[in-house]
Amino acid sequence: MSRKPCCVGEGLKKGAWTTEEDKKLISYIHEHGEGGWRDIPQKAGLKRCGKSCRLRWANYLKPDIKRGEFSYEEEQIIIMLHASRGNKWSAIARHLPKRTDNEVKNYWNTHLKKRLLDQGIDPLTHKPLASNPNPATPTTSEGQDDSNPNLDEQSQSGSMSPKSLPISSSSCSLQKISNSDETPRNNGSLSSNKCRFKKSSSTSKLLNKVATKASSIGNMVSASMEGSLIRSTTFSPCLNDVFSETSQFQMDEFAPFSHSSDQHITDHMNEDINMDFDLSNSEFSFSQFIEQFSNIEAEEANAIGGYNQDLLLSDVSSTSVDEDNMMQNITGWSNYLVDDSDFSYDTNQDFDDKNFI
DNA sequence: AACAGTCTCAACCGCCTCGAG
DNA sequence: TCTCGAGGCGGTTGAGACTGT
Repeated sequence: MSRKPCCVGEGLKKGAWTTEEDKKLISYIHEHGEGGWRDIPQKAGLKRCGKSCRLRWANYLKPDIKRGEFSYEEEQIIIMLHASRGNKWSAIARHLPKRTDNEVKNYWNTHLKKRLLDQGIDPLTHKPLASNPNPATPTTSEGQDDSNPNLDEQSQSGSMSPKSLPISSSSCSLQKISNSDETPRNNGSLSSNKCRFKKSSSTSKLLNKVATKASSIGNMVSASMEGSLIRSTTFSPCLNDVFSETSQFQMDEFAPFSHSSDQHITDHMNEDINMDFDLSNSEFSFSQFIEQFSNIEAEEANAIGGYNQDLLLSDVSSTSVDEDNMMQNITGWSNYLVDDSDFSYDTNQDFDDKNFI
């Protein structure tokens, strides 16, 4: 045993990396590959700790890292996974393609945590704060989310905020995808013994709800990719491009969500496409889709107690949605939510709504 | 324009796990 | 079986950017 420690030595540089250092590290890794971090600084001519090199590479220099704003879908995935797993940033990041744990962690600490607090939700427990009996409707200006300028815009302009969207009980048949016992139907990716998240909490109820709805959308997306959508249902030209270029549509990139099945898709298609949003509208945008999708959720979301429309949709209108990634995200998200081995399921246990706030 | 306060996020720190020896 | 180091992870820090006065 004669290993030398990783980070000992005089004259090791700390602080921000320079462009020159980045070039050296990239060049070395391109030539020799990752690994052996202890020796990389010396071999690459860097006065850095090997650990620092690994971090720099993993978080910022790797070619397949996605930078910039988090999409609406990514935000929701982070919130949901954090609710179930806590501060397991690497575990959460694994389900966000091309995002790093550090970036997810930072985004949570600087954006999402505050938003939850503004919503009156404890970011640790994901339950309503005890001091706020009505978290869904912050009453003071301080309670509003300053990070979402659209709230003010909407209230001033009179345009419909997600919270004020009219509830249309007949607008959508999504609820039909549940069986009479309220367990989500088996959609292929959802095996019959994986029907329910075991934990009885407002969070798990939300997870079940979203899984149910999202799996429906996922089916639609999956079906469309396989050309099984009925002829009258068309997406916008942009989305059609995505579907027609299936060779470029690499679900494998979305590793945790890569499996999909066409089983039962046909069963759900008629229901899914009966939704009010007009998929044949060439002006159809994802933001509009989410807004309309939210209509039927508004009433139920308020009843959940913890999460409400402000949280789930607070940034929809302001978030620039990458529609290419969106198609992957919806399918992946839905598959993930209903088929993640990290969760425990109890087939026989019905939801106990009494446990919900 | 200048200053103070706040926010963001890249990077560091220290602990933990796992595997090699 | 034990020791030790590499790699991984989550928490924290602090410099720079941003915002308000």
